[in-house]
Amino acid sequence: MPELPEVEVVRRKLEPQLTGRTIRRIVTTEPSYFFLTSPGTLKRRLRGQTVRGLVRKGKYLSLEFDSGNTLLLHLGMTGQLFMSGASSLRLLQSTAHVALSPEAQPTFVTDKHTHFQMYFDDDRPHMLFRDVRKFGKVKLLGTGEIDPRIAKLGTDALKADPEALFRACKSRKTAIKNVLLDQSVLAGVGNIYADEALFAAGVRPTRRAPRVTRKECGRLIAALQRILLRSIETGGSSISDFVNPDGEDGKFQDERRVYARTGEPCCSCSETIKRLVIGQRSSHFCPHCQS
DNA sequence: GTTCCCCTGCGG
DNA sequence: CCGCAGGGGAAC
Repeated sequence: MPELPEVEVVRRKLEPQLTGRTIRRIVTTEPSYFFLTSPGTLKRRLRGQTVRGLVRKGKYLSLEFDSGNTLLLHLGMTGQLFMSGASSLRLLQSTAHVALSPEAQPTFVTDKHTHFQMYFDDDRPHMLFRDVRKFGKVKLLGTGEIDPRIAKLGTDALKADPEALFRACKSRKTAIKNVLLDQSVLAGVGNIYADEALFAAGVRPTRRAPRVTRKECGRLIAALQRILLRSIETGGSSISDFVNPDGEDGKFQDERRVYARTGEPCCSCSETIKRLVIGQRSSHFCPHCQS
């Protein structure tokens, strides 16, 4: 679900609500691969930690604590981070299998997919991490500890330069689409924004990377950054289940040109948008506008 | 490099 | 029943 813009929207919403707050209690579901750090360790080591700030690294979000420790979060495909409260209440009530808290005045709801909850030492809303498919991740890093996943990330897509993309393209035989999705090249790009940038730059997703010109890399990076910033501005893409921490939908899905528009006419030339599979992921493109 | 896997839910 | 889904990692 969440790519760079969605994670950034979440970060901006959460940061003012979490910064300066001290954790009192952690509630989790049973151990699973969702927890790269075990629930027991999280409960023990997070209590008493005070949030200093939130930093986004590609599609990862890290909560940085005054102690120097860091809580690394990844939303996977269906992860949702939100604060308890009225909007979130609406959100969960609109989904299946909701369990209302038994108290007379429910201030929040959880369900079996709510895997991680962080309560603070005051009565303000707490943070919930819900993830239906459990492809998301939670990991606590000690002071100075570097996670190998983060170490492997390339330049954040918003700061990437065309020349770096061009060099990456020259060194691979794979399709350009796969290069754009490679987090060690451009951190934060996912399937929606890769397809949208390729359309905007007029490059077909199947094109072999070494055959993408320097000029096209320039167009790709420019398009990508314009699209990512526009998506952040509009609150991200809510195609299936993305909501921000207040439970609100984004609006960028209305500005998609090709992603999940298979069979629809191209907005530019009216040719039918095609879909094919590249690297096990759907790719959507206009056969006329992209070569 | 592909291929398969993790997991749940939805829609045809 | 089947295929599909904003992700990523590991094994051939």
